[in-house]
Amino acid sequence: MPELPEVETVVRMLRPRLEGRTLTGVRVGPRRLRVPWQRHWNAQLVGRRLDHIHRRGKWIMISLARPDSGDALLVHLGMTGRLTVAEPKTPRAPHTHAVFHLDHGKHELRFQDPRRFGQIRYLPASEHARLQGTETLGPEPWQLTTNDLAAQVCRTRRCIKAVLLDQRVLAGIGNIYADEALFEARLHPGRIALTLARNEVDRLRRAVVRVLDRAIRKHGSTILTFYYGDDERGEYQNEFRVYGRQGEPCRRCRALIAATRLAGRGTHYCPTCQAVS
DNA sequence: ACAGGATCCTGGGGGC
DNA sequence: TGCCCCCAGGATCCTG
Repeated sequence: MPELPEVETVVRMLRPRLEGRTLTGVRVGPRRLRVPWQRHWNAQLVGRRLDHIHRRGKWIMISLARPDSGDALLVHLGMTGRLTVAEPKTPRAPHTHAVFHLDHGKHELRFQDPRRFGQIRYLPASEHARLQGTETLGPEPWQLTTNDLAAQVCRTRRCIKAVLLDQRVLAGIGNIYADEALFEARLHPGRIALTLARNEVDRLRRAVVRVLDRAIRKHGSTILTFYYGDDERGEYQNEFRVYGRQGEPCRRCRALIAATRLAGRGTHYCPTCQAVS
């Protein structure tokens, strides 16, 4: 499930393959996408040069060069989404929902997504602020201050894991890295957010950044479906401390990792290292 | 008002 | 062995 480290890995893979190329055609379908493709987006895209690729939270933003600087092709990988750059003669994988032709047929950017939780859409510059606005997407974890996080945490009775998963609080955390960061911070995922002391909030913020930095260095986690580049797998799944390890011994204290359900998500924690209080 | 649940979707894994 | 059911989850909408 691509979260921030996986999306960052994909962006780094795409940059040398896409930046500077020209979009010469778009083919979408035949199946309906989660966000239906608007036919008039084609006219906005064809002929444009792909200028710069960057990540915001779990979103991939492929910005388009002039005339309307700030327009972008926006991709969210959802659960099983994948972006690849291939030569047209290479057979297309099943569940390829969108193909963007580049440089008059020499290459193409493909979007495949078996589970179709992903999104792909054209974002005009005029709507840019809406995505960036804090009502939809909070700061990048490295920009989040302890004060910011404390302000969000102290006003809700949601469990702390639900707060970490809330993209408005900070952008990019999903189920895996929420569990891993809470273990790193030695906080129980079910703690009511407003019961966290200031030093615990600070510990959590620093744990989030540490876990994400480590995961990016390992090219993210590959579980079933995440690949980047040409079938390259991330390695961070080998570093998991709690995620998916229920019944296995804690690497720190040897107690058995527990599993429960919080915020509608499978949740993994060490009952000893992450005591409730 | 706010928190938790339902929803979408499919491949894969477990159980019988 | 084979089949069926259920489960995984990001974001959004719904319910109590």
